[in-house]
Amino acid sequence: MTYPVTFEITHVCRQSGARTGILHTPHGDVETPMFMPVGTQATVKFISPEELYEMGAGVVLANTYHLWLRPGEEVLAKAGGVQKFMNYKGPMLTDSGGFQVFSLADSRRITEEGVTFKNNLNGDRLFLSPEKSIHIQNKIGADIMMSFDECIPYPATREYAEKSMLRTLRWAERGKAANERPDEQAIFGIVQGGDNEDLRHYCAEKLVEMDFAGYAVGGTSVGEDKETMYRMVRWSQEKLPLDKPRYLMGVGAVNDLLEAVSLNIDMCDCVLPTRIARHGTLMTSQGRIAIKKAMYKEDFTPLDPECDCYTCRNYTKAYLNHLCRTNEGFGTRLMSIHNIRFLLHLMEEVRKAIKEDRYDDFKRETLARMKFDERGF
RNA sequence: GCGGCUAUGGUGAAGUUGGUUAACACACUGGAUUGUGGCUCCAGCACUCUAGGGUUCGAGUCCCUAUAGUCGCC
Repeated sequence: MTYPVTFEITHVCRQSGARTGILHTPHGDVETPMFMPVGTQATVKFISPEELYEMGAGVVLANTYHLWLRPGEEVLAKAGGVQKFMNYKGPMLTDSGGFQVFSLADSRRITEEGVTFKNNLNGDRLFLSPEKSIHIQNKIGADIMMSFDECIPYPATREYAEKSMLRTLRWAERGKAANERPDEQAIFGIVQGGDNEDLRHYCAEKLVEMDFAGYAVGGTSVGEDKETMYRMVRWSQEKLPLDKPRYLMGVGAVNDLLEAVSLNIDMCDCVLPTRIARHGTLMTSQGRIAIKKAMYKEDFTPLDPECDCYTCRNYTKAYLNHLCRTNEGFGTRLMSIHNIRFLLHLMEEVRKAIKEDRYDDFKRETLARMKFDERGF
């Protein structure tokens, strides 16, 4: 069937097989591969939605769990949806809340019906099911909704990974049937299965039978090593149709992004750039900069001479060093802007390289040039 | 000039009746950070208690002197 969010492949790199595309959404078209900034509480911390849009952010994430607790889905519905609420002009995507159930709620109980857990703010008993997650996401109103899944830890036994994946599949079906606004909001299914080739294949095949607007790779970035993650991504996408967008959840390190593109991933999101920025770590074309270090105290050069962001165009490392040491909010803001723009720019370069059929070269040269450590930042 | 009080790391300071490894905080120096915990987390950081001397098995803790601050009186 047709969905409100569709995907169009614009070029396949003759050197690498990586692809560029356009994601068509009710809130505009965006080019892929892309990096999506995370704005959990309907804000990418310290950056205005207008600035994000001007920076070329494309899709921005919000989070079902957090918005459900505050301000509540009804407030967002009354506001006319999250985009109107926060004044973001571009497309948005909501994570289903599944991840938060497992990352920050305590004493959870998973049953076939859904998950019972404690509100991390006040201890209230809460219940989230696939239907309820989609219902809330319908109220939030983002262009793309995510299926309610279980993100299992790594490592996990094969038995648990299988049991959980089969349940996630049933939840995907239930969530899909619960969509109250199928003409305005699309759902992406999430491939799980842990570190098991057959389970990843099976999960992907079953999701494809259900026919989603796009597919995500879940259960990664949960503490596994790089090789394991890349393997899980490869297995997950091997059974997916080429003409649907593929979203790798929770990835934002430079080497991971570049590898994901090689594996035909079209979309990635991550809190990494904004989180490390708040703690004074910056990603630059020259590598990583921990701006608090004494060596930057009198460094009156820009953070990244090759960067076109607001921060790099106007301020020096010495100033950022000072703002960071004095714990000034403006510094946090300037550093957040830089790291987000850095990744958006990186993906612009990625798309350019793919279109020029030199992505493998680009990837190799970029990794060598940026000198990040094995973590990729 | 006389009298009182105080002298512990970069800073503010804990240090019981003298008893092994000098509390804590901030700062500083490292490190962490991947479907969001903004102002976070972890680690390191005074071989030494203003300087000399003395008492004692043992002194940051007691005594003397010096020095420096500080308050009060001339």
